Amino acid sequence: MKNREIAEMFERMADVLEFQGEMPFKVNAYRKASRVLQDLDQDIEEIWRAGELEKIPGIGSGLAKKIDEYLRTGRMTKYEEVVSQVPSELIDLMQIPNLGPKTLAMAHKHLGVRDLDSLKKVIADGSLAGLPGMGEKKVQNILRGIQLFEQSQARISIGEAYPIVEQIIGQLKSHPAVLKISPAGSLRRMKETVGDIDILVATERGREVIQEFVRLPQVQDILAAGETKGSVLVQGGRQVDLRAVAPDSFGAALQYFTGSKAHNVHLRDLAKRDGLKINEYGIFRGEEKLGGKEEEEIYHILGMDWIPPEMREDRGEIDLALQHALPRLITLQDIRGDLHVHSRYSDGHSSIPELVEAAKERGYEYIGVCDHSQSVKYAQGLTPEKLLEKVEEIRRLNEGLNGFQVLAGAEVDILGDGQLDYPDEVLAELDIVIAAIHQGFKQNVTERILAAMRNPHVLIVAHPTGRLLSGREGYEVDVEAVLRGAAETGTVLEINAYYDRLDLDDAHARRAAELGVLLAINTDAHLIDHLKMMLYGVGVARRAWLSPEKVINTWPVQKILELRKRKQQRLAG
DNA sequence: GCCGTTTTCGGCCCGACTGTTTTCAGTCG
Repeated sequence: MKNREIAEMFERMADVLEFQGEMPFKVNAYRKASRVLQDLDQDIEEIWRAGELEKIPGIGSGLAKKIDEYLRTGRMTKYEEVVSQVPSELIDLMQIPNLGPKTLAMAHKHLGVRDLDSLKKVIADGSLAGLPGMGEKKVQNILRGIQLFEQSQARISIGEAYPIVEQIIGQLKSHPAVLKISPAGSLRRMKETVGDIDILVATERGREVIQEFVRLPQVQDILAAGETKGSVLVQGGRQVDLRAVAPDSFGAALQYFTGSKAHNVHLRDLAKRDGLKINEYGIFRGEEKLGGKEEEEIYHILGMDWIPPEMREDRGEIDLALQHALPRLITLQDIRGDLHVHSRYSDGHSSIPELVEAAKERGYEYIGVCDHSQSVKYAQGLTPEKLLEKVEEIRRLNEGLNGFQVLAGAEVDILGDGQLDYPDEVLAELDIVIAAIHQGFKQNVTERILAAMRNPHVLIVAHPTGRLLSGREGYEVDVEAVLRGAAETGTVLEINAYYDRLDLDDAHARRAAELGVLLAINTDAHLIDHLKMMLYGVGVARRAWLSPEKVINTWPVQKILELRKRKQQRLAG
């Protein structure tokens, strides 16, 4: 897949062109194309071979030509030309908050700034503050931006951001002036990573609520505290923005601040064609306000159904909403069990009865206890003998559980040669077999996974790409081939809900569903507390537009067990 | 650079905030 590669080239070109003062609309065209390519769930090379590049929204003849050149020759002349005009360290500085292309260009032109060090120098010696339109305060803001930049304001996983928001909302919602409170931004859209954290409040007394907010005990630094917006840093230097709006505008503001930007731009464009205007205060015809108190009003007045936040990426959801044809997305309440959790038998921290209790508390009907297999020494993988002991314990336990069922399983390793870490006769004793790669990330991974999927006992492949959001790249694997293999063999693919994995991601999960592959959302919990991460996996599934029937752990347990039988018959026949 | 039952040319989302200004530019979301 060259999608990301090309997207990054266009993004870089946009940065350089913007720095050079190119027309904003051209710059935006590159940015939009970059985003569309990143979100594309299909391989750009396939589209290219079909001669359909220009059918991608945001790709016209000019960009199609550049993509074509790149895919044919491995080079993009225009990219090389543009990028070579400006030192790359200089363009990197555009990531610094409060330092935009204009200021940077001016500092470059008049003061010779070309990288972070020279920027710091002209701040320290006061020459930056002496430029026209600059002053001490602007420079101080840039300095603070540099600090944020340096402590790497990288996006954080939703699993880190969500608890921060939950805590703040818990603290503020009982305040008498707070009428409504909701997360907004990419967090509300359940994006796998979150930049800034946005929270929205409906109130008549904004200043008071924002004062309360900036005085919360976890606040480490106050960046702004006005009547409509408060901005603070909490643990780990994470920025949280709280916006206060009047109750009459809460729906419009929530819509606006939830984004995505691309979704909103598209929506406003539609509104404009109907002679309407949308802003964060409401939806208007001329001076007349037609709505804005509830988010639904915005969508209904535009003639469409309300769109779940997770779908708001301008990937076709607006057309579906206009046709009243949005899918019924899976919800957390649809989940009947977690098929991949670890117990104390391997590297988990809980006994099986403890896991059962926790699963029951969550309203589950079943749980799949899948510990590591023998060759995963660092995780205390089970020998076949120990595994069979575990199966015995589970069988005994199930007799007293009236209704609830523990599935005896294993997360069996796919070895270097594509063989599984237990013989088939051991796998046959289990209710559920999940295959996974834990070693040899660069070693024929695609072939090994395909081989594992051909084993009739293997129902699920766990975390199919192996990526970690905290940094690990993932296996060298041809994802499209794995998705097709899953479709052919009737193997289920996992959406691993553990916050650092979220693997498959939303684009791959959507592609899988298109190919007819079934999915399972599992937490891979090693602690009781991890079970709640199911929420993030469901978020990925909703971003992939999945309805409950596509996800096997919304099914009754019997149907899951039958699925394995069906796969065995299919491979035998 | 993209795009079109308003247009193949002339549009391209919209507003707040900040700091620097005396009417506005830059940045952000």
